[in-house]
Amino acid sequence: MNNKTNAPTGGRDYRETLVLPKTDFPMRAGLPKREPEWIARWQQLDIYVEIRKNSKGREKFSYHDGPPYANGHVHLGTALNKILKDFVVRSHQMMGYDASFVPGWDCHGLPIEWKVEEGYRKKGKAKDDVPINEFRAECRAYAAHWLDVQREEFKRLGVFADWDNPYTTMAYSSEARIASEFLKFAEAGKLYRGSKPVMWSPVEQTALAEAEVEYADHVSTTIWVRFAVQGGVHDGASVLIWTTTPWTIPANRAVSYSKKIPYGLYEVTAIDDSEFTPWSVVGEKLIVADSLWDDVAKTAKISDATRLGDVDPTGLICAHPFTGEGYDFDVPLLEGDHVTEEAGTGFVHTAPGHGAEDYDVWLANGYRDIPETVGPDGVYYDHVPLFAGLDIIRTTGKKTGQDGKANAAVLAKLTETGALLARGRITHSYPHSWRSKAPVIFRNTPQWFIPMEDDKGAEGLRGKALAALKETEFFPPRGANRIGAMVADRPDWLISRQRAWGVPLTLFVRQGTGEYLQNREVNARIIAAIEAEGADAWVAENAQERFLKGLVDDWETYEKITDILDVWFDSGCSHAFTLEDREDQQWPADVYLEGSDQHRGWFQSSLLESCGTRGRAPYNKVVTHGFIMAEDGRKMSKSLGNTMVPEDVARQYGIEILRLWTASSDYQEDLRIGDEILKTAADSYRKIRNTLRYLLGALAEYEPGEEMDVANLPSLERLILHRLVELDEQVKTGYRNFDYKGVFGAIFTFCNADLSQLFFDIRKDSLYCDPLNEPRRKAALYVMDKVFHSVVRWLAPTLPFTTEETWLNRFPSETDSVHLHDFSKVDASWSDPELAGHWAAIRKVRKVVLGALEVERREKRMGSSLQSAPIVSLAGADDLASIAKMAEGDTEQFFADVCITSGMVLQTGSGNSQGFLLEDVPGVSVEPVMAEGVKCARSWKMFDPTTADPAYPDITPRDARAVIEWDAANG
RNA sequence: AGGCCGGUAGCUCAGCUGGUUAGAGCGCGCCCCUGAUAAGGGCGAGGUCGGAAGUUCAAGUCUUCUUCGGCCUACCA
Repeated sequence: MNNKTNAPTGGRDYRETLVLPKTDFPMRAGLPKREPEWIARWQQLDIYVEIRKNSKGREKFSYHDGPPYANGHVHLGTALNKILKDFVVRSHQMMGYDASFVPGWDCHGLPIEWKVEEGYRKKGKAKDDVPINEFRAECRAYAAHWLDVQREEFKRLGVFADWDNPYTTMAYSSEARIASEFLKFAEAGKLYRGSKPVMWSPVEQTALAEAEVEYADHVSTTIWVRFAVQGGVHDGASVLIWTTTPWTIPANRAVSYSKKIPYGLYEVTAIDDSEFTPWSVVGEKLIVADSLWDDVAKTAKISDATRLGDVDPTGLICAHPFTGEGYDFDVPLLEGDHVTEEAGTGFVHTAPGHGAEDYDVWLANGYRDIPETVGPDGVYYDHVPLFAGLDIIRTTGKKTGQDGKANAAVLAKLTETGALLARGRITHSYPHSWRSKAPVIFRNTPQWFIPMEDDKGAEGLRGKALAALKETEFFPPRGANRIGAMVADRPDWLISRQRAWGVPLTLFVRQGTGEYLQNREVNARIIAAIEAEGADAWVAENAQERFLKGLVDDWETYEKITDILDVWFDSGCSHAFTLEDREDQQWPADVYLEGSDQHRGWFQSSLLESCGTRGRAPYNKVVTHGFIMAEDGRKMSKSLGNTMVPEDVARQYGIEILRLWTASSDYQEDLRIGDEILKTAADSYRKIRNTLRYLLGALAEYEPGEEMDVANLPSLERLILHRLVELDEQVKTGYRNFDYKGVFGAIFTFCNADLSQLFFDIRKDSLYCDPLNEPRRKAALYVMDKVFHSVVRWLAPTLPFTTEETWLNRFPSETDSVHLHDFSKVDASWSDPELAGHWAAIRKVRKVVLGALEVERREKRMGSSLQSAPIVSLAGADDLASIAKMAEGDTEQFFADVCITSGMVLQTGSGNSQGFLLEDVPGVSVEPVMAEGVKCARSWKMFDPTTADPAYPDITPRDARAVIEWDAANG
């Protein structure tokens, strides 16, 4: 070891004469505690409003917030969503736009109804006993409560938005606008009434959602029924179906089959008559799936049969079992994916009014009319032949929920006509109403639809929507595919719901005809009333008289529709009542950003609504993010015990870590999160924080003066400025393309590779030891100041807390904020690719030098690199030329500084056999020679003592100048 | 079950239209520094690119199959 210095024993301690980093910016952030303080400060500054004021006159960047549902706490998924939106808005704001963020909430809908109803049930009250507008008022209060909760939780995420003036779908103005958007469809005639089977409880006479039913065992009567084939080669044979709901036979209109199932034609040759007389007869021909024949035969007591051949059911036409008695229509065979070989006969009895799949198959084959057979009370309508007035399920009395008269009557009739092959009973899981516990039925109910197509083909809504998607840019691009396929395939838009909490379909229908009133004056009245009183104005008792009387002569012949709009229609109108109706907004939006599930949701409903009313999408770009999963890559769920909530993260790590994690992850895929992952993010955070801290420490007493002539700066400083230009491009492109990990990665790499490892490390000597006004030192500080402004502001959209702390640490102020500034201007003329090329060569050679020194360390021959003065042999001329070109003054001295050694010998040639080589850096050989001379007591560099200032024999002449300067200043 | 998508080192990510020994940062191990110090610098160990088959002179990159996972297919939002 060579540690002797030139200092006499007891020599001066020069430490105080150094300019060491000076900052009170703590290394540890204490985020969980500090973050709420920053939020309080921003609130006090009213910073969102302040930013808006400062942005007057700028070009608007139109971001439109997708509304979360006002129910429950914010979870990590919602947090990710809002944080990404915050990135979008903040980055565009700082790129020079006026980027507002109007947060929204979706307030209507079933889940809120449930919760309110649940409250009733706890108090022993029934929903039906409460006047509807009273019930709606409670829903409104419930939504308002959760909106407040979520608003506070969102604020805690550091999101800047107009929290005091959000949009909500339940605001009167929104409800009025939703109704008026709906009426646009009505006025244009782009609305029709159809019907669709839904789960229906005859006891409560109401539609039920999946979540409102509970499954319980139920004993059903099962029947095997023959459908006689009409004409063709199989005339006289029967297609056999099986069903657990005999009462749906009167509604039968088709039989479904599958192309994947092999069917056979069987002739019964013997029957088993041991117990009672079966309904099967010898000689009859049955068409059944081959795989199920044995089961069928057993059930029907068929002891022997002959398979006559294959059957392709395509195109077969059957007769209804009750043909000749009011059921005189063809029953076609239809192909359907839902048909399986799991149970039954391989054929599915299809009643389009009583099953979702039945309905789909029926429509898919071009049929439009859905027979209506059962009324709201679960009783056959009067027009149903043979069975009018019979009930499916008993709705009153002790036997409520048990079979009514329908099943038995149908069974009897099937027996009478000879269509019944067999019957049985089955216990299976069946949906029941969670209120009455009675079984529910599928029943088609009148519904309102917006058609996807009209007579004019491409002019239809589907055509417009598909065309609009072509004009939309998707991030990631695959989103276009996904929503495109959905729009291309989707059925007509069903917009009516038999619910209470929502915006009503403000439609009057002429009794008995289904024809709806199209009257602009009436509509204007309705909209004005909702604007003033909310949608309750429609729901109230007197609506019909109030809106029609005086404008429509025969107003009493119209009835009010009591359905509400699908909540997707509500949020699909948000562009109208937010982007169009608010002063601070602009239609269309530049960006919509939501989870990928919204391809079917908000992206689509907004698209359809806007295309239907305005002919184009309400957005130019659509950004989607994936879903949050637990660390093991599985969905978070309470049952798996792998959940994590934003509050946990805020308390343990700080929201800033969650934001950094968001910025460094590929949010377009599904994201994993957990403690290990957040720890990684926390490590990255520390690295960034220390870089900022070092800048603050170095710049503590730096007063930005006049601009320097960049051409005269040392090449290292010019390299860093060049990198700033590169970064500027990367960062802005990244922010424009919503590529946050690209932005963060670039900045992070810059902090590590360019600043910490190179710039700061090399310039430490100059910053600490040079006389204050040494040009080299001033140049370094000048560039560090530029770096500070660039990096801090580039990071501001992602790390708003830490950048604010950094900013105010350097520029203390009661009113300023980094978030009131734009990205720092980077001078494009700093770009110097040629210089960067030379520096790439220098760094390559440097790497070999560092490698050589490492060997010495390992051998304990050396500690600090300043103890060495290596001999570097360069085989090629290019590397040496690069070093010489980048050097200011002495080339060897320059390269010694770069390698942080006390001396350096540069020579051409391949060096001697002792030289250290790196495989991937050919032509560079390094001899790690120890430096001569003595160790400077101040800068710790080895130097030739004969060159020392006699007054300061123990330090280098440069250090002597600095000490003289310091002594003069500090007496 | 169908539609769409994904699986590259312990972690987060690069790897463009197929082309030299698959990269970076963090973490980990070791070393140095002790004037960024619960910091800074350096070196190093980690990957059969989910698995299988195929196309090709050549595949992480193309095709097929398979496995695991996610979203969607609700009068849920």
